[in-house]
Amino acid sequence: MRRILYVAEKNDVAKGVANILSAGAMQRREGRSKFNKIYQLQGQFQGQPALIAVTSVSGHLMGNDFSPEMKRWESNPIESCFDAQILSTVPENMEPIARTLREESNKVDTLVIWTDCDREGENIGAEIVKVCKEGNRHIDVWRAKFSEVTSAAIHRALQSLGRLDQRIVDAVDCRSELDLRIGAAFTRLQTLHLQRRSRLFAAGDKQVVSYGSCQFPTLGFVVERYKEIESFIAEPFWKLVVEVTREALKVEFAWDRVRLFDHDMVDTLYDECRDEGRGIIEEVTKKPKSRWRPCALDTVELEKLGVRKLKMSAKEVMTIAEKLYSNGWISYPRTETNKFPKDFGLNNLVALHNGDQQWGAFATEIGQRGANPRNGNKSDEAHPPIHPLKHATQANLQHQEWRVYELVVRHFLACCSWDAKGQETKVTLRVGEERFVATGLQIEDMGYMEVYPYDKWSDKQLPRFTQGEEISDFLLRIADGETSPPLLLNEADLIALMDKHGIGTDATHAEHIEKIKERKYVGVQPDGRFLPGFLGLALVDAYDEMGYAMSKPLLRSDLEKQLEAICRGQRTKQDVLAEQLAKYRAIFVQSETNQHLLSVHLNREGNTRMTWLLVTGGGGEGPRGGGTGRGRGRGGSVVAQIPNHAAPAVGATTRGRGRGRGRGANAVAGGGGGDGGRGRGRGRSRGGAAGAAGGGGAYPPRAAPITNDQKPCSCGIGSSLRTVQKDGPNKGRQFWTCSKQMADPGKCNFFEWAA
DNA sequence: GCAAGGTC
Repeated sequence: MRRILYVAEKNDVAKGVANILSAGAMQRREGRSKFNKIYQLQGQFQGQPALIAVTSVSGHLMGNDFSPEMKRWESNPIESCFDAQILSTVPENMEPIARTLREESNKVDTLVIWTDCDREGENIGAEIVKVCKEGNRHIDVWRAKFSEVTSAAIHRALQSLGRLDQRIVDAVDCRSELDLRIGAAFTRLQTLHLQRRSRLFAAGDKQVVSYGSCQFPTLGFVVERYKEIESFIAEPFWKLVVEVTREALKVEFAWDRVRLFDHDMVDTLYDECRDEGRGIIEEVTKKPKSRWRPCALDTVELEKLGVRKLKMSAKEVMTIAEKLYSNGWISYPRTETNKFPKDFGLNNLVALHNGDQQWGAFATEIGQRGANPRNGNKSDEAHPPIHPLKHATQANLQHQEWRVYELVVRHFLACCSWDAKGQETKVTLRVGEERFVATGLQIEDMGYMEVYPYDKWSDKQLPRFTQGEEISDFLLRIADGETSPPLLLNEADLIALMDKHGIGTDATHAEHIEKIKERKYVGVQPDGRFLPGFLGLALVDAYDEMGYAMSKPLLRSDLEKQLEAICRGQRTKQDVLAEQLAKYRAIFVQSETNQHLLSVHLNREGNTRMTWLLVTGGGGEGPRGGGTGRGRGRGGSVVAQIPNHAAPAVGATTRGRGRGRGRGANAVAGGGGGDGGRGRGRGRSRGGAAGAAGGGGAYPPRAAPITNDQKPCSCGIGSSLRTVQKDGPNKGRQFWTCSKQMADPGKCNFFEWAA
């Protein structure tokens, strides 16, 4: 009888494939690796009876690294990272798996690769082939293509076996080699330079200042948002608000112009409305509104929900999800797929929950109506959306595990159910030429929200109004506010940005975020938002100043395009490798010449009190003060945060009072305090203490020990005093900026309002 | 002591 070896990317898939092909009658054998079993079965292969062994690897079987003599940083020119030999070897922890493969290959004449059908899977397949050929040089290799471990998909794959696609294998090799060479070169450059040249590194400090094609853009997003906030210029706005009280309900009508930035204009319109004295209900409309149930769950969405709704870190969510997966509670949590295949058997999966105390009744109702999933349009052709596999109760799981499991179940049931439905009432009031609108909502069917507490949709009562009704007892006032800067990024925002720009994969974004925290490029505020640290800012600024977009997502997404071209056969691996290496080598050589900018920026970013973020620090991670204080000290009454898109003003002021724009005092140090706080925060800290003090571990503010008559800019050239010329609320104000000409590409971003 | 990608 023919003997065949099947190898999957992970044990779970090997088991699934064997199970399907043997109708549950396979035998399990131990291999050399205790995590990767061998499943033995009798079946058919290409029309002949065959003895089939199904086993697996655990992801990549081989790793790339430089040869041992390159390990000594000091004794090799850093530039040699660009052309030194790279060895591809089976690391020690994978050796047991490799032994199994060699031994099993020796017993068979044919190998079928059952790795995931994505780029990495193809490459892992090639690694498996390499190792298997060590055991059997003549082994015949086939590739199975399947998108899920179901009977239909597995049998289809067997009917249409192909060969490994060398182009895809090449693309991954190319990516891997570039990441290593470029990562190592810049990491060594930065680390050695800063260890030698920055007083912010204590003697003997071994902190690594790494560069990576994913970690840098991730850092870049954090810094970019921080700078957006820093350079944000608030503009005051005004708007008219009408209040009507009916049936003991106070209704606020919002202006259809939303808001205006011209006070005089609002004054004029206010006068016109006041003189009109009465309004008329111009229109009352009712229309059905629905809130869509959530889409089938992919990894990015799970991470975002975990961060936003469960207040966990993405890393934590994924660790727990993996544990739930390996214990059989939920399906594979790393997937880019957000649509269920047609014949997925959703009703059975839903029915598992019919007996649950909390959501059993809802599951039963889905069963009666028939599961009707809301699908997205993404598929990785490898895994289905994340869904529960077994029913669990709170007693089966630990606290955090339960919360993630519950989220997965509720999301799944919600996805399979139906939309929430309601009626929206919209009342339009006209006063003179101005129109105001009030809306109300009656929920008629909570739909998926019955089982999904993570979404809120609440009734908003409106008293009855009839078309043509005259309203004379209304209150008219002017509300004011200020546009406000965006918030710092939280982890969910960051993951969304990474996903959008193709930085990392669903399996790795959480790791890249951990990395930039570990490297002390960024810190986390108590509210979970990311603030760049001095080191992170210095790195971004230094490369920006050199003119290299190292922290921008473009370099990485460009590489991604090249890799796709390799997969399509439009370019060769050698071609892309040579081109990319030449490009980065040129940047590297320039950076070596300009490396002083790294320490210049870093030393400017901090004074000696600020080293904690770089080294070991003052305990705990706290926010850095300065620049992001969001308290608003203003003349007149206080208006709470008004988002850019103009929510109704809270505690709005009445007309005619003076509007002080009292900016707060200078930045005040957070918990760390001390003389670190003596300068002005470079940002526009307004009103009171800047930043949320994080206790003893608060970030010190970025103190700029400078006086008004001599402010160095970020590039050290010195700044000059200029006046805003552009029409707008800030026309005529003076500010400090880099002395270079506007058109000079080397001009830095330094900006500060003059006192 | 460097990367990013798999997965346990």
